[in-house]
Amino acid sequence: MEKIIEQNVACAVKDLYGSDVETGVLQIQETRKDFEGDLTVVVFPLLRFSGKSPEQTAAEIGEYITGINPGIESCSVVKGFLNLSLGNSAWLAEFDKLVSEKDSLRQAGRGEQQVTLVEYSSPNTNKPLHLGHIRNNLLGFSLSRILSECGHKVFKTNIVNDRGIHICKSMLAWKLFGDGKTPETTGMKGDHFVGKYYVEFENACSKEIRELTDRGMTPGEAAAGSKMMSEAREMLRRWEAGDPETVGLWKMMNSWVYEGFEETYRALGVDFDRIYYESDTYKLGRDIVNTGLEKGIFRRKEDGSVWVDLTSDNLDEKLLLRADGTAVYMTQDLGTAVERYNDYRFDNQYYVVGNEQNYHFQVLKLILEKLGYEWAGGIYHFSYGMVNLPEGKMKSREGKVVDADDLINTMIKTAREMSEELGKLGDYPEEEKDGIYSRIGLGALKYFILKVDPRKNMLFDPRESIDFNGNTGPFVQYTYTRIRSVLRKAEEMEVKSSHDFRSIKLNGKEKDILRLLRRYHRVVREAADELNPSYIANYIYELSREFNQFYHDYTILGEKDESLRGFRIALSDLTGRVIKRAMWLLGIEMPERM
RNA sequence: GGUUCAGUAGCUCAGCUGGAUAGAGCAACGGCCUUCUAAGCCGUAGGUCGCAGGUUCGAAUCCUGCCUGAAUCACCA
Repeated sequence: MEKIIEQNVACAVKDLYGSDVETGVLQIQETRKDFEGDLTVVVFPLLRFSGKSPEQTAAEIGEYITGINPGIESCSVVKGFLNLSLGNSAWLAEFDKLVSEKDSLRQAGRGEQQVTLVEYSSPNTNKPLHLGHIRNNLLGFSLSRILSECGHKVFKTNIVNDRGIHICKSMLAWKLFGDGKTPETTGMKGDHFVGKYYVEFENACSKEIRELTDRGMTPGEAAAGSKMMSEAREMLRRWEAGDPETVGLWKMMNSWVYEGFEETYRALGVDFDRIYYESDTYKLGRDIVNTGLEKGIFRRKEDGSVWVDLTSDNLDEKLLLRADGTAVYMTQDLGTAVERYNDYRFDNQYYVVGNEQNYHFQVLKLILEKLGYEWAGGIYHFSYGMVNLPEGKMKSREGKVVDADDLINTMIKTAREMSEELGKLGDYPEEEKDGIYSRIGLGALKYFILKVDPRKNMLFDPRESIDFNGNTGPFVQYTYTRIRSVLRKAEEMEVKSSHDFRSIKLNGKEKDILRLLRRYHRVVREAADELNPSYIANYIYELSREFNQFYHDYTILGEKDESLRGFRIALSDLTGRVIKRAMWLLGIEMPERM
């Protein structure tokens, strides 16, 4: 419709003022709600063609195009804005178009299919997942679905930081204090079990350091002299040397952690196509650094460490290999990137990683480019902001974290309490209720996190943040269940939806809803282009809100006019599908009733 | 200090590539359940869009400077 009007306006300018309008100058937009009309032509850019006042120009163009476009019922001019009202037939044609598209919502995409990797989650194996990981997982998962909706062939990947001093700390503490206990014998979730020993290590170690500083050592000396620390380092050396006992312990404890993670991922509803392990990729990274060294891209210092000089790109020098030849973070990421390219030949790869690592990914991309990998241009850092608590930053070392499993369980519990208090679902079977509460609780959590712009830091107050009223997941779910309820009853009453609406007159609310429904594809495409799931969340809230008001103001099944009733049922059906689809893109499941 | 990002109602957040009178929710106050789900709907109150300039028909949005906050500038991952 906009395109046709664009042509109409271009035509009007040519006929009235004798000028050709280049595309891009014309601005057609949805009319603001408080004004009469559906579409608005902004005439300010056209004044240089007409040489007349905004009002006069708008009036002339308005008169011209209502004459040639029968879809336009009337027009009005407010200041420099030409507001056009579409006739019923034009609206119904739009509706028909939407209905015929309803089963192929996957049309937001364009162009040839690209292979796109999304890396997210990236946990360490020494402690359980926390709120920061939740934001990461939800963003990564949603981004994957959005890109796939837009035609990308998406592979979800995860890189597990399974090696390094941190896991050795847990291993050592378990050896010292564990008494051979396991998650099975204690009934603890594996990741929490291992995390407990990480904390025990930190406690024992800081106690030791405190004793040393009490005896007059400086903090630096104390840290160096700590037996716990040096034993952990020794363990890392043995691990790197492939000592069977150490590697066996490492494997066992990691397997506990993976079981725990798997459970959390399942509860969150996220998954991966392929999991990479740092312990597998860091060696490849080392080879890459060595070939770069041979090609003269990198430089070895006197002590034997390898560096890349990025000062010409306005960055610093960056370490790639330690003097003893062991790998650092960057080494391993180079290896992972190359391995992934060999595995997938991707066009794009998105790293979902917090903004604290902006610098790291800037450097990673630059180094890959210097090494001559052409695909390096296709890697992007999807950088998101931190989640802060009312007390400030989350600090895992100080125990100032919100644990992922706790949070998920609390959400589901709250959903249950809320529902029971409101007296919903009284006579439902328990198992079915559990599924619904879990969808509502998780819906609240996911929506709360995804509705905010990923780039921004966000505040999370465990007591107040998560709401079930207002701009929330449960509100959208509630709207959806109302729609489903109406459709179920329509079926029982054998009232059919109808597509023959020629005789009906749309009201303002119905037009508002159609206007919003028309926006769906554009919103999804923008979300994909800007890598921003929050566009979808905020859109779907607006749609749900309109629809709730619509159900409040108008009756559906009780409507006497058969074709109007049929239309409203069809509109409900379509809206329900769009809401469900959009929420699916956010990774939020919908209950059929609540 | 360098770099990057952010600053919108008491609080949490929207505001699309510059467009009309800056929007929701929470919190506060007042209405609405005999009618398809009240996790809802309606109303009241709440704003110098960090500050100052600039660009133009028009700026929360773009440019410059300043103020404030965050992240980063590691032989941690």
